[in-house]
Amino acid sequence: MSMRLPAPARREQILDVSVQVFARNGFHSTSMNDVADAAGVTKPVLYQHFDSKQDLYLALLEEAGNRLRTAVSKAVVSAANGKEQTEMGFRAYFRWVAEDHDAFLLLFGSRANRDEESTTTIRRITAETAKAIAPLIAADIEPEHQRTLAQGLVGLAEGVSRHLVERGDTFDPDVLGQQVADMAWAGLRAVHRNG
Amino acid sequence: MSMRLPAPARREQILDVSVQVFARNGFHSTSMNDVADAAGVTKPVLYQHFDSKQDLYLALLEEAGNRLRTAVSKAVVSAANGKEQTEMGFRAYFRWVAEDHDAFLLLFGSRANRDEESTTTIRRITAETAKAIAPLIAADIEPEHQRTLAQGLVGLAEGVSRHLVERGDTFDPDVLGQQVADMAWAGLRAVHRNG
DNA sequence: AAACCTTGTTACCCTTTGGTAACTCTATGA
DNA sequence: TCATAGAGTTACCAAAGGGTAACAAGGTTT
Repeated sequence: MSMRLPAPARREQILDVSVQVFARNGFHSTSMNDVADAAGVTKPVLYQHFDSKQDLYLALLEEAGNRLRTAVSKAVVSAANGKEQTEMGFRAYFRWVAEDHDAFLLLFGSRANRDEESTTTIRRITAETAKAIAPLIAADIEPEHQRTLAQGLVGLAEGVSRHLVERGDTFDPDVLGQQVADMAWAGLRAVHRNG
Repeated sequence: MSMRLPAPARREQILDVSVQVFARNGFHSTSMNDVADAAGVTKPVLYQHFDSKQDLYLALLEEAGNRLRTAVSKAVVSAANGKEQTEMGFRAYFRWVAEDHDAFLLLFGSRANRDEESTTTIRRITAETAKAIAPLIAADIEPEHQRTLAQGLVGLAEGVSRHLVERGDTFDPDVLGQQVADMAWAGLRAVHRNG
């Protein structure tokens, strides 16, 4: 029934399958047997490729995080001025959410696991994303305030995405990105004037 | 060692203690024995007051949600115009976060549990909060877009709070509320003009 | 074709933990 | 003082699930 696969291919397949399973059911409600079943294989095979359930999960987070980070970074770098950076950044974020659906749920969905290690990993990813959008924020306000705003922008994108994805709404990432960017950009300029 | 308490007082004490324990360690990493220990009592006592671990947890969510909802609702209703509503709303939100710390973590912290039922409960609370701030958003834009914005505002407040709380930062809710409200209000007006 | 390495399975162990049955303790009121 | 009701404890069960040892099956090289 189950095809025999060379080790690297099997490893990839396990990663592909388990991101779906974990995203759908959450960490604690997904047993290693569930993952094995979904991969069409038995439990010990998983342990030939990953040391533990935790290890597998962290590998998934890491991969997902890389994809998000590079998407946003590239978008922001490729733009000329602040306004355009904001637009491109948000669009890239929502595009990633739309196409890398399961990965988003894994990182930020409400069923995401958050033990000590996962939290650390996810926080690192978020921080790196925030760093990528930091240049959007005018440099002439208090640094502390600036950090809060960067976190707010990330939270904004994350919050909007989570609500949409979990309601099963479909959305056009470019349109949504434009709308949110308009709002965020106006907000940033207002802060700049007042702050 | 452990004082004997009448049933209603014991129930209250269990609620008070368990919100802390669950907020700190998360649902799955907290056993009923942990809760019992924290309350200075043994496990079966918990089951005299709550049918199951889930039941206890949902009771906590419900109480926390009520406090959040009423805080924001009251604030928004008491304000005159849109700008003031925005300010009061965000300030109320951040005040609640600051003073009802554990409850915030329970509902929105990264260690929050999210099985089927908890998710439903939390989503209901968020939806009701969003409903309270809906009047902030101009009525002359597309309803779908309007809903997205409301969700975005809630996500914004939630995202900022989560980052601050989990980093252990202290913050003045009134100052923070004012800053975020400035940004949000400018954003809302921009959307109004463009959308 | 036979030794050999790799992939995969069966069957199991063992810890954790939600939940409960049966018992004990303490205060109160007659 | 003694019976009673409610608060609390001890000791246990049963299921779930992470993880592993030992074995079976496929392909590959000489």
